[in-house]
Amino acid sequence: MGRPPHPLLSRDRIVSTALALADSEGLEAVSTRRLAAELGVAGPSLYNHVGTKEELLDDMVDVVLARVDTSMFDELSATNSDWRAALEKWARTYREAIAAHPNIVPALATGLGRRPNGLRIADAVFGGLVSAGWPRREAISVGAAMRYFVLGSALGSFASAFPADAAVYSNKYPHLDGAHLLASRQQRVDRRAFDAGLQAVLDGLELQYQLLSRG
Amino acid sequence: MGRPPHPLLSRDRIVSTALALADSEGLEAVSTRRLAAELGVAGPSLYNHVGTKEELLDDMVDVVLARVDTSMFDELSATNSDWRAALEKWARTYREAIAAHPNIVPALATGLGRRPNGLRIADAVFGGLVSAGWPRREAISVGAAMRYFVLGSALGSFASAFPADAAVYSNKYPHLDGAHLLASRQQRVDRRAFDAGLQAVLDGLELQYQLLSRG
DNA sequence: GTCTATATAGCGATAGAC
DNA sequence: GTCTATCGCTATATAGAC
Repeated sequence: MGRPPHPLLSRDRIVSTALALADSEGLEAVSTRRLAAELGVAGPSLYNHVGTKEELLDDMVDVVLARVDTSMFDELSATNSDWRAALEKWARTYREAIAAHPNIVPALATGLGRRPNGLRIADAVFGGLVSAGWPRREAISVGAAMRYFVLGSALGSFASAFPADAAVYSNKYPHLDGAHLLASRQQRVDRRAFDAGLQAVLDGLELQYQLLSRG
Repeated sequence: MGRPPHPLLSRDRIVSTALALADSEGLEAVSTRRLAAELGVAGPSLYNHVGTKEELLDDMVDVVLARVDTSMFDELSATNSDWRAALEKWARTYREAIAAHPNIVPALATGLGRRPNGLRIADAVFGGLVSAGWPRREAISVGAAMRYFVLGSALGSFASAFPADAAVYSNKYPHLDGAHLLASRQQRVDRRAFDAGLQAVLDGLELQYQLLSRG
């Protein structure tokens, strides 16, 4: 066919189509050929816009992370130092951003810091905590610990922690029973665990902050 | 060649060789052909012992999780109710088990509950917490929250959160600088963040426990 | 510089012979 | 329970049309 009068593809269109495809049919449906078909184009054409498939996956993750709001950290200062409220709000938008695209969770496991929005988020959280009075050294740990928790909860929640068939467990695991593990209940359990865990982390951080202020 | 006098393969040998291969050359080196070569055997022979490659990956994860000690939960009771010490010890052995095989982290992202040791661990934690006095409903959340944190820290720590080239960040991220992000420092930062975050979570859980005891 | 066509090497997995 | 042969698939390199 040769060069079309106007480009058929762009990196943005490729990435957003890939994300839509992952959302509707799962991450394993995103092969170069399948994606190209979705875009009305032959497979290798994608490589004019994207270097490798890994790069494409990174971009997909970055699009998801772009929805993570960090504006609450910009407003922190010596006079408005409610870092706890900011962290809580941030954790929830982070979780929601992932929940909107549960199928990409496996791709989150790799290279969060490889794309701009991972760094944008780390920068904003760190800057906000420091503005609110956290020592720089501790602020790094706090940001990382929060990220650990949110990321881990996304993994545990959206990557189907337990199989639907509760019969598997009978007798083998004395403390667990089907009610705990049914997939239909799992979502409620995850929501509760996230809320309770988030409060625990924030409570614990508040305690550390108070100890630091006195030390 | 036909059937050999004694079986050349076993599921255990396949899985442990696969894990060793992942450890030394990365998870992507574990292809059926490469693994078979390592075992001195032709590719398809593996399928006499393992159903699919996904099953093999699950087994590899399970071998790693088998090293997670949960005996501290067995000793909890109404008279010995130091659940905090048990959770802390458990979190550390969990992290160490993963740290011993950092290359399998991406496989952790999927189906922790699909293999016996994931369930064994969940069962032990839940049982221990209940023995130590946690209400059953809250014990589930506590166990899940801890798992979130440990899993998330494994992801953040061992799946290379930031690239080694600090020059990338200059000017773009006002609060971050190279010192924060250099790969060589990252390990220390992760260790600190894990320790600090773990104490925060445990402090927060202690507070929740005290509130429950009075309510 | 953006597409198509063609080709390569490797993948997971199956069938059937011994 | 292993082999060989093979299938359909993958990511990707390269060449050439426009």
